[in-house]
Amino acid sequence: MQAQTTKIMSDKKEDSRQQIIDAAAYCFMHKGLEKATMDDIADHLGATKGRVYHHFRSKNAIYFAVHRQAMQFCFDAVNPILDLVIPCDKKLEAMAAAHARVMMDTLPYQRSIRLGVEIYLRGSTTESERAVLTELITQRNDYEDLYRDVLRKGVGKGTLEVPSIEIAGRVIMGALNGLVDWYRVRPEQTDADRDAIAQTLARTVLRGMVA
Amino acid sequence: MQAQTTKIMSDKKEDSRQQIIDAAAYCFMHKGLEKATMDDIADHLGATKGRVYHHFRSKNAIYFAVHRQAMQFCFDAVNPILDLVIPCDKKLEAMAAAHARVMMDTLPYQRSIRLGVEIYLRGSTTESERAVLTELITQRNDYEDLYRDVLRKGVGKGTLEVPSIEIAGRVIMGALNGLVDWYRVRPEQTDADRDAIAQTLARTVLRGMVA
DNA sequence: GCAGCAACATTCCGAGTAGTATGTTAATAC
DNA sequence: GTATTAACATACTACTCGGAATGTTGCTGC
Repeated sequence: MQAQTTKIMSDKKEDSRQQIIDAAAYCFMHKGLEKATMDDIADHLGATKGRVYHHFRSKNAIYFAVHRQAMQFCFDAVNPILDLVIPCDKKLEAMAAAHARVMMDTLPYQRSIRLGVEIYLRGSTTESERAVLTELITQRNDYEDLYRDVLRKGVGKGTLEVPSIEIAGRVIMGALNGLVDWYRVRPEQTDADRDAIAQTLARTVLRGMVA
Repeated sequence: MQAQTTKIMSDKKEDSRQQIIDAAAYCFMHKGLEKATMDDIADHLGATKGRVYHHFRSKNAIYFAVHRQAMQFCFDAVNPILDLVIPCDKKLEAMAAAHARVMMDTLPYQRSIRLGVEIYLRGSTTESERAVLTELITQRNDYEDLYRDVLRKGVGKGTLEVPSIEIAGRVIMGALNGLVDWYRVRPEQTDADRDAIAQTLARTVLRGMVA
């Protein structure tokens, strides 16, 4: 029973941690990274700072957790598509649509991380914090490389055609990530509606890149 | 001589004001809206807070000035193109390239305003501040409408073709504005280099929208 | 040559906030 | 049943930073 009990406890702990991350992402999105206070996050949980600081060393640590999770959401969304055996142009469009969907579905997370990294890097963060940040940036680069790789392969195969892989990659990510700036969750919107937006968005961006 | 003297003084005053706005944009870009303090801005000018508060009522007022100027840069860049009598697809591409150029040339300003507006709106700003903010948002919408209008006209004329004007507009602005996230000023870069980037960017985005 | 103002610099204060130190309680281990 | 610890709550502190109040200086109009 030892292992079982430990596992349950660990689950409960992870669950509490996750709730905090969720609340933090919500507060970051609505009040901004700086203006959202630790008390705001705690209040949103119906708790106090004590709970938050029991699970996280600092406010920065929470931001890192939000950032890491945001990246994980992205990877989880596109990874299954990477394995599909389809032409590069179709694959890229599917990836783009999936990314757009993730932007909508995990909006608080994705909004929180925009423009946060570079600013945090400049700040007087500790050495260990810098390590986490560079790791997160590396993850972001790896993620964007997934798109550039398919792009490159498509150009090689002749199914795609762009003046510059580098710039085309920036265009894709810019157009898709821009979603967090204008998309607003509307209750009357169905799942299919969101899919339609994601599809149209992906198609519009990539139409100019098919050979 | 009265008028002459007054004009010179007014110029000097405006110049000092402009220096402050410039320093603020620089600090906002490098440290973030919140982390950049009034002392930071003053230090960057080799001055003290006294000078800053002599010209601006509050930190928010400075942000508004930066924002307003950023928008003005954009309008000034595309306005001359609007009058040209060329096909809509060509016009849209020229506008997009000009916008990209402005993003590069006024990077501190453009970076400062990203994600700033919505957050400031939520905050407990005064009634008069809210008025300025809504005005700035209106300006931003008007600016983006310039693109949507040409887009719509081009679709009507048959030179352009998109599934959705709304989403196509978002794609364009997202891809172009994304520049501030990845573009870094490099000294060895010539004016022509920057133009090439802007041109390639504009062409890549819009290639999928020409009929 | 002096009153007055513009353009700052200097000094100070209070509000807000990250982080800490110290309870408190309930579950678990033994 | 009792020692221990996890999981919080409560109370407090140290410090930052926006903004105001006040001081200083140089120019300018008369």
